[in-house]
Amino acid sequence: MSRASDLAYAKIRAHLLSGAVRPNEQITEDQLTQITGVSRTPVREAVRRLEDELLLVRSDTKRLFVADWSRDDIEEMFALRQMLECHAAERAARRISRAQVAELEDVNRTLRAAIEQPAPDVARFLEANRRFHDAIIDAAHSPRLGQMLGRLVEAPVVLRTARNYSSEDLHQSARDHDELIAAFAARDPEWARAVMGSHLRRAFHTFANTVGPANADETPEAA
Amino acid sequence: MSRASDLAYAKIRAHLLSGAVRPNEQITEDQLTQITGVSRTPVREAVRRLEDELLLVRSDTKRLFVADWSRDDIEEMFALRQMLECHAAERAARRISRAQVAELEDVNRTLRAAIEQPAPDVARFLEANRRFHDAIIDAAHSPRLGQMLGRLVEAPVVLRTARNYSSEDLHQSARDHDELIAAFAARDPEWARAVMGSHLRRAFHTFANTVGPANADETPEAA
DNA sequence: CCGTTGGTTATTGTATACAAATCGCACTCG
DNA sequence: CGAGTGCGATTTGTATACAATAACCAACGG
Repeated sequence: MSRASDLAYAKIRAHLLSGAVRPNEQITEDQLTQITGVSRTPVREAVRRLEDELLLVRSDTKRLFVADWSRDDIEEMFALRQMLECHAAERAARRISRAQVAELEDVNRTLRAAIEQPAPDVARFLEANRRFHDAIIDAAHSPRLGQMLGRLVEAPVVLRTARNYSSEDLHQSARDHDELIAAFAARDPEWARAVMGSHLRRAFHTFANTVGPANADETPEAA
Repeated sequence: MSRASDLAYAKIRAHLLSGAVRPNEQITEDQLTQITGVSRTPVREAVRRLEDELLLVRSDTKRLFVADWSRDDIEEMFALRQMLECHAAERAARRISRAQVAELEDVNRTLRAAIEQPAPDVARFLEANRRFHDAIIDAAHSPRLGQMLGRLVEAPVVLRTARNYSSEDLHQSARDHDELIAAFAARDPEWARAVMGSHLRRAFHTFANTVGPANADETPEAA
């Protein structure tokens, strides 16, 4: 969007991710004008976006609160992301151009460069990873799909304040990407979907292990 | 949302659906204040929602235009809706309560009442149909899924200005709903997903036939 | 004749003042 | 002591004025 409301969005988001505020804590638009340095109009614009992404929620009487993400919420989000992104991969496999495949290769080279060193640069990895997935969505040629995924992808990052990826996780991601590229080059939708599915499912478990164990009431005994 | 911006949303939406404006036509926020009778602030709020639903689009320089929906757009939307709503049906089958099944039965009775008469009441049918699908999304217990589908479902209605459903279409829908209810009562996720899939796929073809034939490059002759 | 540049108008973005709704709290009455 | 009730303070919603940006158009020079 526009300059001030973009700025407001970025600052509020950073503020929420910084951990300076706690879930279920009330936060007023006035406070946000002080944090962002812009007036309430662009703040409200930014707040609306953050409400869409469910980082902020409103009470029944329109008061604003910091969202509280339950484990169920996170699982739901990953499930939706997997469904949508598998669809995107399948669709992309049918429509991707040679140039776009080349771009994916290029991005994954960048990604590898970020992790193939003594101290992996996680920030650069995440950036390259994002670009890789964005490129796939782009190749899928489905603007609504892109819009939906955009709302979904960035949100779980909220909780992962400690970015404790193992080196093995990072390299496995790079290998997954290689296989995705192979599936795209072969224009094989089924293959692309399957690889994307396992890629994201693994990501979910990696993430879930960092945030805490599963709920007790989901144990599969006597089923 | 709030009173004025809700009013603005409803009025602008009705204005767009009325056919008084044409696709790709520019429309300014000022014009919308005149149409809605409220100031630009709530108008902009409403416009943002309509942009989300892709009934309005902005040019690269932020000017506002009436969206133009291509056949590809519509197919994409139906594909996404099918994917999401099948997921919802599957999820609902695992989680639905007896009371919610009873509610579905009740809603489908209302739906039947609307069509089992000499002159089917299409408006009442559509309303009951919407409530039926909403109830399923509710039972799926996935707020983000509901949010996404909300953006999707109402949009194609735009084009169907002439509501030419055949009586057979309407009755087939009611039968589909019966089978969905059976799948829910049996708590069979696979069944629910399959029924929902065929239900929506048929709806797509019914809709596609009213709006126009498929693109020439998709004709299956000589296959 | 075409492209460029300058200024003018139209349109969107932001700030701010004010209105409406909601909350918290002290107070009253049972 | 507890439930309601009214009022001041807080918070969100709306209107409006002004600022910034983009489109339009006409005059100019090549």
